Amino acid sequence: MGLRARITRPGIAARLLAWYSDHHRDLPWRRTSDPYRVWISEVMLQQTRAQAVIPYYERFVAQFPTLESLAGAREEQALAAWSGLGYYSRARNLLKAARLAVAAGGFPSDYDAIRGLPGVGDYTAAAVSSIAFGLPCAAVDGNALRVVSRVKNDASDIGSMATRRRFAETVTGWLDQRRPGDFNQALMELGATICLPRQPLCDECPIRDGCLAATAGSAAGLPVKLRKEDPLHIRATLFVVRRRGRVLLIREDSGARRMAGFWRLPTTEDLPGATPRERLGEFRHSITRHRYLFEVYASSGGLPACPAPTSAAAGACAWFSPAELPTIPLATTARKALNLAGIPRSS
DNA sequence: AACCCGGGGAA
DNA sequence: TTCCCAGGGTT
Repeated sequence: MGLRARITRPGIAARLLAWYSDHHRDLPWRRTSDPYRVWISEVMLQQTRAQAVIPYYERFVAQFPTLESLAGAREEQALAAWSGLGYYSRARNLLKAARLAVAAGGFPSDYDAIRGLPGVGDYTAAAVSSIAFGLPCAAVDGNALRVVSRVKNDASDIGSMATRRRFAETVTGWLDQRRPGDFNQALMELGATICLPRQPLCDECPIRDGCLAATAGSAAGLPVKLRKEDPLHIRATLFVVRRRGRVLLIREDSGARRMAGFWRLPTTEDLPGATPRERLGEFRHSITRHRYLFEVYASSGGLPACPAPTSAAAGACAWFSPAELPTIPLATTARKALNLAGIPRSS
């Protein structure tokens, strides 16, 4: 075994780690090993690119520097800090988890306890366990699945659980037991910067020698993901109603399936009697499978102070000044429409 | 296993 | 425009 190790090239892990130490991005959450901050960053990074996370992470940890400070926050505060980042159940679960952890005596330090926190699945539990606590857990995200599919030149559908399980076992086989956190980050960094989805930069790849897809020339077509559904196109109208320097917003009901508790602009459904004064413009907005085309109209006068909601799902309404907008959970559609109306949300 | 959830940046 | 991103929860 010693002889074999001497005459063979370095393994996947060694090559990844050597490459990572020279080429990794300087991201803010890589400057700490505080489990709380590692956890915050990993939740924010769920389905969200690193570059998009950076400003949110900086603001969030400035506002909630410790687990205890987050546990003591109101949900509105956490949602306001998350506003614009999307997948808002992440913020709700973050708050629940913080309170559970504080009640249990602090942030958990073993995999099963971390995995048991709301909003923490297999990936996030492995990432936090390895990065913050040095535990030998393979963190298998979309990047890792892509790298494995190419290294193995495996065209199995990564939407299937069987494929994911098999690919995860491959990563576990590669995992560096002594530096699991760096290994996991190195593999993801490779996927994020070299092993790109459409046009992989194989010439710059540290593990090209061991990559069957690079040899076969099939890398750009991997991984295979079968499912795709037709999007729904929807048109809607939003009203910007101003009164004494304030704008009218509607609060999505707490039990709503989407955007519960968030403030949005009124629609024709909310204000059936509204008379559009001026067309301010239009914008497109995608929510999961829905593709909206919003038309934005200014409307003024002739409205009750706080019109009774007409739809069963509608919640409260209120008037807000521009300065108050950063302190509430504001829907991104409202932010876009208010920009058209010349009422930027000062962030 | 299928479906749902936001939003943005890159190609 | 399309794709998909350091995914997780619910049914």
